[in-house]
Amino acid sequence: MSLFPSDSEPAAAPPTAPAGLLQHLNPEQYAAVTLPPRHVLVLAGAGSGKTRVLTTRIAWLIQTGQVGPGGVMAVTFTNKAAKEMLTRLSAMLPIPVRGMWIGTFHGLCNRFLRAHWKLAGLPQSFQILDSQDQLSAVKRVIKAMNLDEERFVPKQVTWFIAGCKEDGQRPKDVEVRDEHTRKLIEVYQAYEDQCQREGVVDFGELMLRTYELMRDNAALREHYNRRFRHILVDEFQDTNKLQYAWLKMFAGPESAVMAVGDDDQSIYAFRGAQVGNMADFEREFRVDQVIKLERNYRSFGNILDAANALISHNTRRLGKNLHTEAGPGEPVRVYESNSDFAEAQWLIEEAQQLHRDGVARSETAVLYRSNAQSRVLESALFNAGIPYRVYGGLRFFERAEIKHALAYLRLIENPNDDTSFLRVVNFPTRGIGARTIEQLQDAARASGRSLHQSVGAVAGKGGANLAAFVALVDAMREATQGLTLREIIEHVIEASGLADFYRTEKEGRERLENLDELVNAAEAFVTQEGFGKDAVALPVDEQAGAIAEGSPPAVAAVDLAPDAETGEIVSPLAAFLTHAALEAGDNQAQAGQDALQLMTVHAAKGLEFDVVFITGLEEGLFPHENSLSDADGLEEERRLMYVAITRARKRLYLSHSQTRMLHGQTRYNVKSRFFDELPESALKWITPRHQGFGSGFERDYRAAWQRGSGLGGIVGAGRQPDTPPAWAAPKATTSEGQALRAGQGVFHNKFGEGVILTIEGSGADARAQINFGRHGMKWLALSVAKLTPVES
DNA sequence: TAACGATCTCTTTTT
DNA sequence: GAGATCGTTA
Repeated sequence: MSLFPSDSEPAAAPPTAPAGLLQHLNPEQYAAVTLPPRHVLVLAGAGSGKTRVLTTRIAWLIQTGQVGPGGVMAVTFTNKAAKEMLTRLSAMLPIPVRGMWIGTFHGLCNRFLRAHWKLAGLPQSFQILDSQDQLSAVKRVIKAMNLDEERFVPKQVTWFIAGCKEDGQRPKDVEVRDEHTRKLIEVYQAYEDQCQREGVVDFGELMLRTYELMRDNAALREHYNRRFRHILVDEFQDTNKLQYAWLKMFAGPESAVMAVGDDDQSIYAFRGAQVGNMADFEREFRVDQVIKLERNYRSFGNILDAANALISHNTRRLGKNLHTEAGPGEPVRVYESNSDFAEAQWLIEEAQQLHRDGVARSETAVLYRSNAQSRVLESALFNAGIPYRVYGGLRFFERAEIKHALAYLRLIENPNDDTSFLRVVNFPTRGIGARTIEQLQDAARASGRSLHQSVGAVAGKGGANLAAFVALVDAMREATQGLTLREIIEHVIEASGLADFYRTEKEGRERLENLDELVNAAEAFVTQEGFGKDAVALPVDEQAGAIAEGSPPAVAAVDLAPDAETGEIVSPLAAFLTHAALEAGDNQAQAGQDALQLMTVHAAKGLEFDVVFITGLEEGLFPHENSLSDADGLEEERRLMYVAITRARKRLYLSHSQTRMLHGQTRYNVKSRFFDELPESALKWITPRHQGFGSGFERDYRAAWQRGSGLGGIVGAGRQPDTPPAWAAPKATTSEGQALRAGQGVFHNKFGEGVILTIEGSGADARAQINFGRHGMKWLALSVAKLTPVES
């Protein structure tokens, strides 16, 4: 790993940046943004302007001419974060950001493998398995190997395989400890063979293939090493072993890596994330400068005090304490209820009051530890007629009907995709039963071919039905040649019989609507996103392939043309299928509506809200019982709680319940130990602290419950209403300080007149979505864009 | 082979 | 409580 000796650093003053770009940065942020090209670790606390630093850094590097857009790679974990970065960058830079290598680890790997599919040993139209697909693929392997599903639980086997890949291990690399692992490794090998045969890759495979190709192909590695002068990694604390090794492959001797992370927000150790990567990075990249961003711009003092006090109970920390200049703000409110049901009722009342006081519902988040907890909340919200939106849970592209439609589409692209084949071969039912399928699978296994290729081997009625199915898919492929993506999907939904099936189903209405929504999603994908974004095939594969086969390593010949302009575009359908697999898609509830935000704490990472409710703070739930066995687990739960607390800007509620329905039965819970780790001075109990059963409150509640009349005003009766919060009115300002609000007309020098649709974020991070009519819809960073309010 | 009901299990987090 | 799986029946 080569480094940058200090005598080669640019002298004193950094290259001049355009006015405005570096404004409003505090000294630490400024240092991070304008650091000379060398490896650096940025310890960025919650709400310390981490994303701002990352994006401003990229913009600064480009605008000062230190690197071209093609020389930057920025990696994130979630699609949300990647999108956010692109949005902010496009507001800061006058150049198209589309061709830049900014995306999730998996998104970038996909891009890489699409470009070098041949070298990677993949079919050009390889498909991506999501976790569901992976599970069913593993099940098939286990069945095919005649293994006992009791001993080889498909889920655990899937876990095992994913874990191996995250450690960069192929079957041959895995240490055989006992008979069971030996068998597991066999399953792993068989699974790999099956995936390869079917031309599909799972999430781990995307990473591992990319890593291996970079490792084994020197020409390719040198090319990318030279290309990426600046590599920026977001949420570095969440990287696993493989991702870190991957990063080391892409970082060449001339590259500068900026790793941004927060060890206190490491909440994915359970799936392989290694916080230790931060220390390893510091050592292996010989980082001589660690920049700490400790000033918090998000939350008031009491909230921050709570977060700091809590996290101080963890032992292994890199050390960091958040501070703010915003003043103490309101105390953290704590509520104890008698049941999860009562908790939901109380929460709704409280949220309604806030809404009446002017807090947007979308600025109120309800967080919980596990998805199962959302049910009670949802039904209470539904009954109260309050709009809400649940994040997580079943996402759009994971719904059964959507997966069915996608399976047909995938078969059009790749008939050998057995996972998809099995999913829809008898859906809607067409007389192909378990027996027939078994025969088909036997035939396929015997000949080592795909199900599609083996159809002829099955005789009798089942065989005829199978032939009809294959003919149907072939006919769909024929009929959709040359159609637009929208038309293709519409055709498939009809021709497959899915539409008819759901039309006659009694509960099929919603599913039909979702299928319509799929058509819309495809349409939106083509027009707005520009489907080439993730699926541009770079025209280098042949050349690079030639090098691999021993011709002189004319590295210059591998030079990549700027992706977006000359990239050969794969079919819209293929691109859309990739999109569907890589981005599960928010479950697109009532989009655009002002709705309460419900999500798990994990899903909330990286987000912020004016008001946050953290519910279900009970032993066994939060911290979760599965994590209590070891100290590491508990520390991770604490970090999770830390993440939850630091989501709140202005008001934070913590609630726990004495009883809770779980697994269909009532459990009696003790309040979470985390309460004992919060500073009393920052808290305010809004119910008597030691209220036990048998209190008057309890009797009222029981009575109301037994009458079936609900709780109405009973819960929470008798306590002082809170005064309306002064901060409730939505505010944002132009870079000149003029007030802005949604619905407001504005003027922009380049885009002309527009109307603000939504405002997100606040302060330096505030941004607005503005409809500029014929100039289209734009997201602009308000601290950067020059906007003038106009009278409407 | 399909449809229905009974039974069983598993419930942390996700690209 | 819900989903997947299993078993019975037509």
